[in-house]
Amino acid sequence: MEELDNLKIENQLCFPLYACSKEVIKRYKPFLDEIDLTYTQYITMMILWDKKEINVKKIGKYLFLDSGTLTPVLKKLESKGYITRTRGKQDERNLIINITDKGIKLKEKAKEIPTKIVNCIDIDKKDAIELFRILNRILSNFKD
Amino acid sequence: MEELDNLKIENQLCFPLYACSKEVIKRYKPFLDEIDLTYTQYITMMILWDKKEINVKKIGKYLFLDSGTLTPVLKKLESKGYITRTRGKQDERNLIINITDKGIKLKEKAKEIPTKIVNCIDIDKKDAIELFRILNRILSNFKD
DNA sequence: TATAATTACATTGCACACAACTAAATTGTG
DNA sequence: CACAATTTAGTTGTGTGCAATGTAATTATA
Repeated sequence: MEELDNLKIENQLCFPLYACSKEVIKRYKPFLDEIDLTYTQYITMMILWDKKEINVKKIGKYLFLDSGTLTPVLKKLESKGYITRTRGKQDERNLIINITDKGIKLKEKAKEIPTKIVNCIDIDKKDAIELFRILNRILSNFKD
Repeated sequence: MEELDNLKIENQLCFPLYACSKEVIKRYKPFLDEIDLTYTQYITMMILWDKKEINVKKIGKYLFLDSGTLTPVLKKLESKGYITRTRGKQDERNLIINITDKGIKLKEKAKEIPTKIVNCIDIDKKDAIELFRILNRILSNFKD
């Protein structure tokens, strides 16, 4: 009776998660290059396209990122003219991020990206839905 | 009729993959700290525990990493005494990685980690199997 | 109301991750 | 055989990602 080695790479669940994530994000690069965004900048813009105005803390909640990562990303997006960074008037600890007109216009250029990515990943509809469900379930359990 | 915005973070499939991967790896840290390994060093050691002798290229194939990432990781593991790095005799382009006795002994200290991680992630057995299957299927399609 | 605790963001240091490039060894081809 | 193409690692530069720490503003509490 062969004992299962739980320290073999093939027997890990977390490793394919890690590898798959990296490989998928790599597939974004050529498309994101066209609009001169990195993946992190892209998902940050996604929040701004949706919310228009939000502080750093809340962006971090959505993206699972802290200020150590977000501060340089947001400064970069500001330097590109897609957002503004201003301190909150009621509470000066808050840094309020607002999307600019240029930032809003960028969404139009990005709109084909999700479709293009789906075409890069060979996965049936059923598996995609399952994957989406399972990952979001795991994430929601992490949220505390 | 509400149109689905495919540039909203909640509608992305790749984002939960990215976030989940990061969050899971974060859960490794306290356990890996005990044996003074990073996650990248840990999965590299996993290959060595299995193969004993292998070159950099092949490690990269298993881990989806290139020499730019692996060279410093392997130098670090060498400095910790877990592996040796020697040029191949038949083909001097190859850098042959061998595990040391100290490296083999480390496996004993690491053996509880997979179980500890599983306990951190709230997921049913059925979903875990499904996730494992789907991720590995996606990865195998990337392998070319 | 002083002051202690908390909160939001920024900074620093370390470790990836990868693209682009270089160098050296090996292999393929005319 | 000569030389071009390929292969394997290493190097460099940029951008995260995060823990730990710092700072200023706000809130809680004795």
